[in-house]
Amino acid sequence: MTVTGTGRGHTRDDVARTALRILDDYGLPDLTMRRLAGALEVQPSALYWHFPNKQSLLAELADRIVAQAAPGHPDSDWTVGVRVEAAALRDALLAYRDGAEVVASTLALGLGSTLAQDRLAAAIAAGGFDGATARRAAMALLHFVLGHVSHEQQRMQYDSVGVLAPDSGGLPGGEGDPTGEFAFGVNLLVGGLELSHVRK
Amino acid sequence: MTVTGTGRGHTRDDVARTALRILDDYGLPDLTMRRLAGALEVQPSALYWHFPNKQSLLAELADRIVAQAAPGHPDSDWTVGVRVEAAALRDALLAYRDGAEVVASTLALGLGSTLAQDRLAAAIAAGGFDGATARRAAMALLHFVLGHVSHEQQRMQYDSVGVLAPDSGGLPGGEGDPTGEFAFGVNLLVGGLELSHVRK
DNA sequence: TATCCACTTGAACAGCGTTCACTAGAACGG
DNA sequence: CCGTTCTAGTGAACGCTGTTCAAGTGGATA
Repeated sequence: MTVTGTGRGHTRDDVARTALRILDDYGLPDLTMRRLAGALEVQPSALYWHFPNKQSLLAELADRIVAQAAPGHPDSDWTVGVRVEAAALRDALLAYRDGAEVVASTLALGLGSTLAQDRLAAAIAAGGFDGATARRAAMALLHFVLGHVSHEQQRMQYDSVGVLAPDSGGLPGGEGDPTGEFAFGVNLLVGGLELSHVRK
Repeated sequence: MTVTGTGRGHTRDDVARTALRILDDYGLPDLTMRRLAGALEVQPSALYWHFPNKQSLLAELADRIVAQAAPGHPDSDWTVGVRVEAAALRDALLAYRDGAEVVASTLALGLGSTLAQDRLAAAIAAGGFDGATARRAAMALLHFVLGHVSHEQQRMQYDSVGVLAPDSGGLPGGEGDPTGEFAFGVNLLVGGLELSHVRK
């Protein structure tokens, strides 16, 4: 009922794509199995043929989000390579509403691919660091990126509705240049790496 | 249990303390309003006299957890001050099961006090940085700390049950020294700060 | 024609946060 | 001593969540 027209049955890919659309349109809290099922014109239970549970679905979404990251890599210096990779990751997270939170929660649960970590680690390793150091630094950088962008996205949707004070520079904090603050944090970590290079 | 006898009626403090105990004993997913009410031998609706909703309760818990952080501060150098402050924060988060996640989610929602950020910023400002820089660096550090400890705690409870491979050093990654990895990340950020000091 | 498989139905289960009208008991002021 | 006020709680409900399960459909395959 209700329709029906074309080729019966959805694929796992359909489900993921629709979920991503709902995520972007309504945000993570509104991405429920029932809502997703409704968008696909299907009973909620049908989703469990494609994914064993909601966490797996979210892990798939996280993977798709980070896979979108596309840095242009005319890398002269390894430090710019790291900065570019970090910026590309940030852009990928920003491309979907609540993207950072989806990826962060998936990472926290140990699900999903390690693509983000691997890319960052590779960019760092290009500076001549040993594997363990590169991995640790990549992890630190990833934690910063996810925390920063989560915060950033939270403020975005808060501003879009809360609209308490549109004044810029009102707070005694200098909040208000996300890109600049992000670059600052990345530079801190890259600087620390450079320093550890010299010292050893 | 635990008693009934005395003066009828719980205080907001009672509720928070009991919630903290449940958090530590059973973890964040099992900290439900119904369970908390049960532990207090009270109907769930009674909790809404003390807190307007669950998020406020969690914010209160987050505040109590970070307030516990007690760094010894024989600060010779500002860099050790920052390291000590960060380590104290980590210890405070580790003191309760899922402590980092509680604090992180509260921070992400913009609730709770800014004590953690303020303490880190103060420790950094002792190095002679301007307020805006100190605040940005503190935020970056805080994001790292929360991400790292969340991950750390996730692994703790995974190891306590999952027990797949107790081999140490099996992975080609050098995972397995949380304190060392934490210090590494903090040092990276402190190093970056030192560098920015010199450059300017 | 019969079988298999991809995919879905419909109904239910158990649990969640939250709301609401009502109430018991202590404290306080006149 | 009485009446009001404040604190803390009751008990039932609402609407929502993720998830399970036996059963069913229709197209491709053998």
